Amino acid sequence: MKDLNNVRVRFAPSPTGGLHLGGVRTVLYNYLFAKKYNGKFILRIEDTDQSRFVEGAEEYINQCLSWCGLQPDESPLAGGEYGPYRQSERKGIYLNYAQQLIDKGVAYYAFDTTEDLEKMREDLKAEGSHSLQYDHRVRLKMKNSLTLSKDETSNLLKSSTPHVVRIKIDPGQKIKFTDLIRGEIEFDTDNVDDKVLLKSDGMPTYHLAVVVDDFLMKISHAFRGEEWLPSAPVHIHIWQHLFGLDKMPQWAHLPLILKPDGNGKLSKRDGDRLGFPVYAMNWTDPLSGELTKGFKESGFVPQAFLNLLALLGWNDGTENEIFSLNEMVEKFSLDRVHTSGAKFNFEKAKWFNHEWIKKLPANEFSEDVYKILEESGISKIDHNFLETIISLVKERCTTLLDFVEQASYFFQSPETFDIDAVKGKWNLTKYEFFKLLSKQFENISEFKSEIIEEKTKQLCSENSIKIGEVQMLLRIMLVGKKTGPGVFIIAETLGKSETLKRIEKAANYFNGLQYT
RNA sequence: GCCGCGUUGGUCAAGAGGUUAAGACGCCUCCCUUUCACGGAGGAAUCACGGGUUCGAGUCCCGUACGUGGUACCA
Repeated sequence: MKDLNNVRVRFAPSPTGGLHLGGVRTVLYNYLFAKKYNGKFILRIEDTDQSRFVEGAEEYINQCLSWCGLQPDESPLAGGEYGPYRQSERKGIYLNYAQQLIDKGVAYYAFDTTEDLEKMREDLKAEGSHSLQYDHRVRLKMKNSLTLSKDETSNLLKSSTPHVVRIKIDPGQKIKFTDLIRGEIEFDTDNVDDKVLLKSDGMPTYHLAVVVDDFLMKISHAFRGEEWLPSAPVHIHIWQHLFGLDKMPQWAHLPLILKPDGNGKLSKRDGDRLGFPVYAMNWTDPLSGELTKGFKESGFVPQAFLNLLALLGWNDGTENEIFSLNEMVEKFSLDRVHTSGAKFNFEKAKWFNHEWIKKLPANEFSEDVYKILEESGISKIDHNFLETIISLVKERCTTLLDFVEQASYFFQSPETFDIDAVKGKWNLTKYEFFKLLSKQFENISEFKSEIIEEKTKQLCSENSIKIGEVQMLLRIMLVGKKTGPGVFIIAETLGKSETLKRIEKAANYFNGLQYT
């Protein structure tokens, strides 16, 4: 392992839309690694493809990281001594390094048009070739500085003929490296193609930019998804010729997060199709206006979101599955990150959220619940009262959205009653009983659950009525349905006058039904 | 097609040659509770296949199958 005293890692997203949960996991692993070794976590925006620019996407990424509590130490927003942190603002830098590679004979100009490339692939296909790549097999048949004379090349360049710069990878060599997660990995350069380094618009491709910026930003460890593994030999080759392999960060290719059912990488489409979020936060596409759901808006707490992501590909080797961010920083280690992809399981994700809602004190998320209740039409909520309610019902809530169902009866008298639960239990005797019970309640000076319960039980035994039936009826009166914490606690929380009001209202309603 | 990576219950997974192959989610049964949850006790369910190596293989090697990623002037 490299020097762990100067750990610098980066998350390098392309701002083209919503932030996928796999992206957040990459952020998380970066963050955990950086914090574990007192290093720096950097956010670098890889916006080299101008055709894919999406309004608001970068700002959205910032918001997601902020919600998750994974703040970068250096970023376009926070600044830092290795800026700018937006690749579009570093355009000039790459040109220079591309030139160096050309001068060393490791890269070359290519003037092929899109049509030329299409024709090349068609020809290769017709020949029955295994490979349709622009590589050592075909480059000498193409229009580039290897096939043209020096003069021809410089004339084309002088006349501003559209061109790209390609890396030149010769066959017959092995490119090896040690992946921190997978161990030794070897590629044969026979199968590696001459990737474009500099596009015709002067912007670098990922392949050049990632190497140059990782070097200039002194990145020590580079984490990225497994989908990058096949292009690793290109990057290593560039490293070798530009900066030297000893300066290269150590690579760690993270396993993919897969669809729960069929095959393939988890995509936002799968979320839409199967009814769960894939993005961290809601994302609205500025062009189509299409909204894609996020974990935040689906009622997840960030602690749970991070926790479930961390466990999708890592565990600490014990039976513990619940980790706070600090605990993860402490326990995280790359050699316990898995090599194989994991199918995403939303049921388990919800379990993590439920665990965290139970674990967290009410004030940690009461503001979010406040807003959710407000949106459901319950307004002017007292904050202290809300926290009491949250503590009372949170073990029944899998997501923050469930608080609407589980808590609203504390704020508004039930409009409907579970008739089936009352059926067969309500009659004239019960009606009389509840009249008596209300009188008893009236006389309680301190309206506490123990006292309410005691009085109720006492009255039950005096009238030879089963306490259970009364509890059920009282619950329906106060709540409207068969749910919630202990009924006497509900009464206490509601307060005496509200309790009495609800009893009276419900009793009258029950009387109106034919089975009185 | 070619190249890379992977493969322990339905899912997440522990396991680093000798285990009755942990645990979690989900599912089922029961207890608690005249509610819903929480909690508790049980249950069903797994080493892709074939060859080696070895006294012994889920663990090491090879092959096959399957999965997955890449194969763009996208990242």
